[in-house]
Amino acid sequence: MEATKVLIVDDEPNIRDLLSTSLRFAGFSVHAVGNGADAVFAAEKGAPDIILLDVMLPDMNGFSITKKLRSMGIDAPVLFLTARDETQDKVTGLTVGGDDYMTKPFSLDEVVARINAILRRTKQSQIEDAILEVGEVRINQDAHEVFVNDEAVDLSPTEYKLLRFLMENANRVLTKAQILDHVWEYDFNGEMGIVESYVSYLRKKLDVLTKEPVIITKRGVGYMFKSTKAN
Amino acid sequence: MEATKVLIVDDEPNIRDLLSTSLRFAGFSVHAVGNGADAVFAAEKGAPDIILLDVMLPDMNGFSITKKLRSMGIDAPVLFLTARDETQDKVTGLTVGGDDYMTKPFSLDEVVARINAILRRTKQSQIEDAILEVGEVRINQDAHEVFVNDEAVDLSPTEYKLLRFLMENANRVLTKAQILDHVWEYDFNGEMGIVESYVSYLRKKLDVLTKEPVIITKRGVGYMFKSTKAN
DNA sequence: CATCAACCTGAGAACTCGCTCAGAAGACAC
DNA sequence: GTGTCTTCTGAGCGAGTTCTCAGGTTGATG
Repeated sequence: MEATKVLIVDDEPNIRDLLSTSLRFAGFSVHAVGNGADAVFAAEKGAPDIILLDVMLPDMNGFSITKKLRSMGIDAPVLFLTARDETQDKVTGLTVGGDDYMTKPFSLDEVVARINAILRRTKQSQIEDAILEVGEVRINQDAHEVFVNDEAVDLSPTEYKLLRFLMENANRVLTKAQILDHVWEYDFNGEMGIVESYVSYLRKKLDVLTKEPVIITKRGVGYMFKSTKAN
Repeated sequence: MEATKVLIVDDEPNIRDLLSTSLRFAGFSVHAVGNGADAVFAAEKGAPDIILLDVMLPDMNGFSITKKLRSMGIDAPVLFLTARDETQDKVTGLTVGGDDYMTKPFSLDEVVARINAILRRTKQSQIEDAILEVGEVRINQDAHEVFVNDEAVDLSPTEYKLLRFLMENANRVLTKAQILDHVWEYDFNGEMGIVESYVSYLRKKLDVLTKEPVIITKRGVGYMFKSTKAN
């Protein structure tokens, strides 16, 4: 099977590298460029399956670029990236069809999730499934819904992201540093105690419904989401 | 099969030598440098499979170096090394994809284990297996779980590291000095009596479940993990 | 068989790590 | 604006862990 091709367009090298590494690790084939002109060229040549596009670029804005791409017959969906303070109307009207947008700073795991969500809606060939189920816990990634033994659980956004990351890596110990870097925004500058806090929140909500604890502490190592049954 | 190539970047010659020797013995092809500039050069030339990178170097910090490497298209995973007292935010945001980090002082066996864990997740070709099984005892290195005849055994971090080291060298006598050097942190300053203590702990937990003792004392020499059956 | 060194093990002191709570600050909706 | 939900921090507590030590046991040696 061919790897899904992602085109990254952002003028900040930091963000480009962060995204490239993270997406490559997630199994995508990545190409990154730094301005609008290169983006148009790369999109024509590379035939990407999805484009990550910074709304404000030095040479062109998001609207011009998408207009140009569409006129060239390139209809790959676009995930727009925008700074938090950029006004909403910069984005409004851009996301047609399967497009979506997210504000910087984002968490790396969230980008992967959003890309998969878009591809799920766009492509007929469903490589990634919206349902992630491990043991007694089930997540619907499209609806952001969580069920434990068919009983709905209400989670905050961060709680949800943490649970998803743990479940994606079920039965594998994750260090707090890894969790912090994947689940929290990339410019988060705090202590790892926050991971402990959120694990505590999750357990309080999940463990009352499960037969046995799902998040295991590996003292001195990290945390692990455990499924009793092979999955 | 080609040996996995490791690039070590640390300004302390002591640490460089320690790591070089240990990793070479573990079967890796090693190249070590002492500053950021050399690291970038070596990474480009040598095409390493994994990079061990001290976060604080005289000429560049970890963030600059990874940024530089990623922008050059080098996406080998990085295992960051950092002093325990360095503030957490030096590390935050560094471990993307399959990266991880560990604090100095570390134990040499732990470094090898972490490298293998990263390569296991990163490379699709699974050269190293997460399961280590000798005789009646089985270790899952991803989950840090230990089983004796399919019965779970709960071990402390040090107990776990000691058992893993013994099993990696099954049917080979290890001196207490060797064990101390590999399992304990490299700046450990205590007596060898501690090895005896931990062997005692292990035996207490393991031997009640095995048909015959698994850790044999070779009086005047050291210890040996014994597997009755060839493995 | 007596002696000595090597080894085993239990007890305990000091410490580290993770859990939880309470509260401040911020985001968001109405 | 006002109230609610959420995020994040810091402190205190308790359990688990590390390490040392001392007394008991084992085994080698002459």
